[in-house]
Amino acid sequence: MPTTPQRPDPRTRPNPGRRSERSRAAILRATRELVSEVGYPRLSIEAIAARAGVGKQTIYRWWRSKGAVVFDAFLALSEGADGVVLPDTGDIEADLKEVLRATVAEFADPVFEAPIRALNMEVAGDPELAAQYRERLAAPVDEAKKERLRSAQRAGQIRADADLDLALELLYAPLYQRWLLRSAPLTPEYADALVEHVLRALRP
Amino acid sequence: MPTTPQRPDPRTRPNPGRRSERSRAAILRATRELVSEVGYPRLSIEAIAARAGVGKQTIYRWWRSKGAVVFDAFLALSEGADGVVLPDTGDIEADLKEVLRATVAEFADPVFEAPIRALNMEVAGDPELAAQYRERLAAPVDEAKKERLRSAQRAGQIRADADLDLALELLYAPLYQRWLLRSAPLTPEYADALVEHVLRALRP
DNA sequence: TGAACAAGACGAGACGGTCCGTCTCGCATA
DNA sequence: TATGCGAGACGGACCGTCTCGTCTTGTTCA
Repeated sequence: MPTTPQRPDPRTRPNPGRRSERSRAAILRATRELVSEVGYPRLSIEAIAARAGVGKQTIYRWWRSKGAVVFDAFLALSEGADGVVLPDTGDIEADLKEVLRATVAEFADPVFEAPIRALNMEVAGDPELAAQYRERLAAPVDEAKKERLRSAQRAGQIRADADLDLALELLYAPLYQRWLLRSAPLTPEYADALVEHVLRALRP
Repeated sequence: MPTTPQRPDPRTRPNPGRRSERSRAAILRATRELVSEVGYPRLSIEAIAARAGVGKQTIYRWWRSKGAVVFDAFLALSEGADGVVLPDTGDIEADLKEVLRATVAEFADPVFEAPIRALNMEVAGDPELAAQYRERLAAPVDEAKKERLRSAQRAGQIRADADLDLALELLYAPLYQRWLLRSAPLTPEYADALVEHVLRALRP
């Protein structure tokens, strides 16, 4: 053992301790702006570096692909709200309708539309990003939703042996698919119908 | 009216009657091969033209984007089976389980995996392709599925006033989402559980 | 009827661009 | 002294457009 034992890969890995927070923030900010302006497909690393006033190498040093940068850029926005809590009035049907109507509204908002779509396309094509997406974004939100369903189970509004993961998919996947493939318009009425149908499957 | 009336756009539109079927087939074949070999993101028009023994202009003359070529390349495969008919043994639960298990198997097949994923990412990002996708691929298949559900309605196994479009989404969107985002493994047992839950919502 | 002609799609590839990812430069920060 | 940094040069891959000369097809006229 001639050299230091604890050294994973010193020739490739940069030292995170010396990383410039100023540059990191400028890159993520420029990325968000450019995705909104030109859309994800026409977004380029060159343009991000130029807009952020940063060398290209600084981007390649810390991210492994354009998709990873975009992912971090929008993840940073959503991660602030970690304490996700859903409404719980005691009426599971009313609460779910409110949450799904809010989701419909969010998908319809042109400000969110472009970035979310870009993020989803990237996640669909990159298994590693997909894993990060699940861990850092989907998992906490899903846990909050399942907690609300558990509350409904305790209140006897949902079968005690219901598979909550499947329940979540039944609630959100149709919404997500309509939006992603633009197969049909997303309306509040649709959200209501969806909740009513899924609850019929989940009730005792 | 000095010139011929029936002339939509002679300076830009080529004449489909003079199109080379040989070149068209070679392009679609080369596209299918290359998508399988290098994946969709690394697929280039130049490579397609070279592999097909065709001038680049011949591709740009008939397709408006790389995505459109890929779309046609794989659409041509699926369109042969126009007379889509689903099994109808009289037992809607058994029939749906069989169909959904088949879908799960198809998604798991590595031969289909890459192209279908490429196609879906392209469709998600291009509204015009999405419209074509719905018309030429989704619509006929969905109609066959709805016909099977109508048969179940007549047999009294499904509520007469059920929204069949929503029913289809409840059945397939969760499957589709699991596969697209790789959020959980797709198994035959999952297909069965999905059918059982959805039918609970649809029964009279 | 058949030779001459015109139109247009074709294979090939040159062309100016954009962007890629890698690689030096000094600089400055620790 | 080491290392991240901004800047940008560099070769290469593709882009989408364009110009060639060729080949096919339909029309005209001897």
